Amino acid sequence: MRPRLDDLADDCTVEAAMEVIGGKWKLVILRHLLDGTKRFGELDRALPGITPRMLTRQLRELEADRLVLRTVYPQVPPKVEYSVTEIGQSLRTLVDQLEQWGHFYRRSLT
Amino acid sequence: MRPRLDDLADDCTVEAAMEVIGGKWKLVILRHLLDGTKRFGELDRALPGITPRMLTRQLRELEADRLVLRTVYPQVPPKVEYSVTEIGQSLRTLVDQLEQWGHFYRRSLT
DNA sequence: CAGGATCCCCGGGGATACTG
DNA sequence: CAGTATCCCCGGGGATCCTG
Repeated sequence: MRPRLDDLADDCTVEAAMEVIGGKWKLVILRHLLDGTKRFGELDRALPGITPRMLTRQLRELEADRLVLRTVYPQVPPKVEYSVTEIGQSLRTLVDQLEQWGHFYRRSLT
Repeated sequence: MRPRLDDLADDCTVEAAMEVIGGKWKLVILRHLLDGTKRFGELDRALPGITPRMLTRQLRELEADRLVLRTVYPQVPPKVEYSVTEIGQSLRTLVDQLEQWGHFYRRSLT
């Protein structure tokens, strides 16, 4: 039985989605932003272990993928806020479900 | 407002889940196995672009993480079947939802 | 048929120091 | 405060060839 042509497209869809949310800190950042708009420093402090460099990179990628909105307030000292876009919002149930599954998975291990 | 301690645990849960399903071919393989038990060669043919080496590696990791069951039939020529475990089954809705979101995401781009 | 062995490359990710 | 600039490392992933 040959695979249907649709499988190829669906596989690509799943792979594409993984590329967008597959970064090491992407979903963790998203989880925090889904609780509300946050500043760079807040995220930095909320994510123990992340470096400013990585935080910047992941945020920029999330922004490029239109999941996160970056708002710069032209003032001194600088103030930058990050929030989730509508597309980012659409990931809420997925993130929640991934977390649920994570718990289930941990409980399932012997 | 300090982050709640729970956030740390939940972040870890999400990250742990991503480690299990984050391999490049993991979910794609899972998608095919969720349609039914398949042999090595079937998967190899069903996944254009994958090499035998990568297929083996990802399958072994899925097996180690208890998402996939590997059944060897001691005969010549060799026959090996792969199927999803109960834990693997528990990912079905997640994979489906990821695919749904992938479609939504593509439609959302401009 | 179902892999194993080898070799290789790129880039995601990290550590540290510096700046408008 | 919110990042840049460098440097570096590891390993995920790929290509190719071989085998019980």
